[in-house]
Amino acid sequence: MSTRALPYRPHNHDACVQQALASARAICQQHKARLTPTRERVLELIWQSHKPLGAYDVLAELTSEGHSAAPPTVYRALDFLQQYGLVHRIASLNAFTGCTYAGEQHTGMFLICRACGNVLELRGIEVSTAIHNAAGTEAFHPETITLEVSGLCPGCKTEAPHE
Amino acid sequence: MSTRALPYRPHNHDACVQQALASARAICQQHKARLTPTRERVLELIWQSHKPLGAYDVLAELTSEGHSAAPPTVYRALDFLQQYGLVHRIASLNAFTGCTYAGEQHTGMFLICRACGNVLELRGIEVSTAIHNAAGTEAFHPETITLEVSGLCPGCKTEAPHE
DNA sequence: CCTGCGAATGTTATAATGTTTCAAATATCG
DNA sequence: CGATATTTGAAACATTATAACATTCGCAGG
Repeated sequence: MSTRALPYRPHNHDACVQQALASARAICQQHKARLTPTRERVLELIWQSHKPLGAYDVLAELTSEGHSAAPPTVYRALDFLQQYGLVHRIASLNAFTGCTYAGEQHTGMFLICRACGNVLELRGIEVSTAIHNAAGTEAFHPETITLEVSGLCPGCKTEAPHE
Repeated sequence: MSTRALPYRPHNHDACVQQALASARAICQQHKARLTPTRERVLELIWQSHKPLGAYDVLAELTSEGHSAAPPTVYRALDFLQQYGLVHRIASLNAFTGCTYAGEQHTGMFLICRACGNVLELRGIEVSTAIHNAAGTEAFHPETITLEVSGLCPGCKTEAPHE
């Protein structure tokens, strides 16, 4: 079987989800934004998963809980959560993942393991600098950066180094 | 009207398309890969556009030329072209653009202007190094890098600096 | 030449992802 | 309470991508 260890050591995942939720509540309060039950539940579902979750995965979960939900329900919640930096969209996967650095200024850099599917978010300050420098040489003004690295995480690398 | 100058100075675009096609033919020959008429036509269409083209844009063009084509026709051609590094997929746009550095080893970094839609591909060697370094600190083994920067190109920045 | 085999294409259907629209409900503030 | 703006419900639709299977094409060996 191939489901590999959680990222990246065993931990009390419920606790880290709860912490993320608490932080989200604080951030929303600061911004006078309303973290409604649906929005909070979507955020929780995304955090509960170690792997990025597709919008329709979230939808299926909501539906199975008896929540009468349609695609716009989920996309609206996700838009809201992205707006306040609580989740990120992973473009190369069409999926969403909880933001590890919510509230902190950062350029998200995502390490996506193609074997186990787990994603690790890095702040990558020097990477960010290098990108801005490169853009600067073309007099380009960056606004949003999509940086997603697919490959093998440490665990999967030793298990299956051969492609 | 907002269609802004070509990237990034006036040039004989037909000539640069022809050069890209010639280069593609050479690369395919080297690899004993068959650049069939459909594949070549798809590559040409993508190169003719300064902006990334969606698969269904390509499809519409083929259809309008009398080519009996369906989605798989286009996606197969695009898969082939990507495989040999002749086009890139821009994940954040669900669209495709000609590779500026076909045949050369490089990490594509794309500067996408949100105003005019033009895309500039950079090699970004230092960026690539920084990314590999950052991944290295997590013992992550990168395989493919998606790096897409959205913002304002020089032309559009002076026109509309205020968002 | 022709025949057999793998690569490439045609064709139909369907899956997966995301958006528009408009009406109803709910929160917030004076 | 009443006006207003935000949020949600609900149905339909649009866009992007793939699955499955039949057919044709290119080419090497007999």
